[in-house]
Amino acid sequence: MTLTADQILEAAEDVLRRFGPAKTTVVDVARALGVSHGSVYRHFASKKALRDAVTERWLGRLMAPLDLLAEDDAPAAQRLHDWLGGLWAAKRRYALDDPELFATYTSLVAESGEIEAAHVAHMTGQVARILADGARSGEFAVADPAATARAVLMTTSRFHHPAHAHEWNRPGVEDEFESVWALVLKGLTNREG
Amino acid sequence: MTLTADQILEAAEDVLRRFGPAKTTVVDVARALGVSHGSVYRHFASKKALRDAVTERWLGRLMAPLDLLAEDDAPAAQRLHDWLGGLWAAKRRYALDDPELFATYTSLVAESGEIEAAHVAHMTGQVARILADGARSGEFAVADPAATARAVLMTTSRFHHPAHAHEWNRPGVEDEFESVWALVLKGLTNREG
DNA sequence: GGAATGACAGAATTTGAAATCTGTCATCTC
DNA sequence: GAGATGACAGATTTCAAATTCTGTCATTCC
Repeated sequence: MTLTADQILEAAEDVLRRFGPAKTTVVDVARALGVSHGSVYRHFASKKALRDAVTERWLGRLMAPLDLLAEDDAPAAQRLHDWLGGLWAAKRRYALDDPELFATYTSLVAESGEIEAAHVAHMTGQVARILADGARSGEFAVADPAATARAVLMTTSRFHHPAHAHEWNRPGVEDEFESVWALVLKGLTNREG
Repeated sequence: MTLTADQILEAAEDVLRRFGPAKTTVVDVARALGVSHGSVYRHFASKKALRDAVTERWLGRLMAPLDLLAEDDAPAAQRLHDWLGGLWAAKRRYALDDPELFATYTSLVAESGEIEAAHVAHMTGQVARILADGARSGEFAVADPAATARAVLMTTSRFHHPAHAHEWNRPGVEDEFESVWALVLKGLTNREG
């Protein structure tokens, strides 16, 4: 039976989950598969590439429910609220349930690679889509959905950027999210300026 | 000549600036003063207390120009824009010019102590003051200045929270700030909701 | 007597040698 | 011949011993 990239990703995720990003080695991953570590390098150019691929897959699972949410036909304001809240809830849940994989993601973001850039682009696209729908329906006064989407994600970065993860379990954060949401929503619906 | 807390703060700041928070020891600080390290402990209960005091003083210097800005009589929108932009500019400048002291501040924030809580309270108070002025003059539609001030600071945390410092020198950040500002301003001036 | 000292215990950090890891590649295997 | 292996060089990490540091306090010094 021949080794596949998927099998390596699976094993690497398991090892990362157990040992965390600081302690896992590609030798560990190879050992978990009963394979020489040289074989891993046939499928991934470097340890960093392997870590990035694991995180990319993990982000894909995290975003899947949001991808659906962005496309349903609820009012745009509600959809955006649920999407932003869902994004936060998902990251917060992963941070709690899978701390080592979340730490892997955090380390990747700290090095600001292309995986994170793609993730931001993905999020921006979804928000832009909701904003464009809202503009079309007259709910939002948004001239440039893509630019505004970037602004919306920056204003809410406290609720999705991993650097803020340690603030996600303080008492009152739910209210903080809602107060930020209220301000953002007012900004999106203001037709004066 | 008898040793004062201020002299110790001065020396500690110099040492921190040179060696950074990870490498400076209170023995180093005492040596810089030509004094035994026991003497430092007469004025500061612990190394952490000394680090916090240095950072508190440093934050005071950083905030001084903003304290003045918050109180002048320009239109509230312009004052808030300049205040938020000034806060960011000050932190960004310190991060560049005084990287080790900035790292000291960052480490303090990561441990979420009372100094940072006081700093946040200070910032919130100033923003709330501007918001209250703006509400009084009719520029802003803000019911609860204190609560809204907290929201405004959270929406702009990308531009003052030290965890984002490494993103402050990317090309295009100025535009990012202005787009966030535009969204926030629209939120503050919306009289519909 | 208030301020500074230096010796001290336990904790944390440094150091340098040994072990392990990353990434490559010539070789082997099916 | 594509895929896997294991040996290898140089880089990185680990480990235990030795040093240094933190925080305390009895003593010394104006």
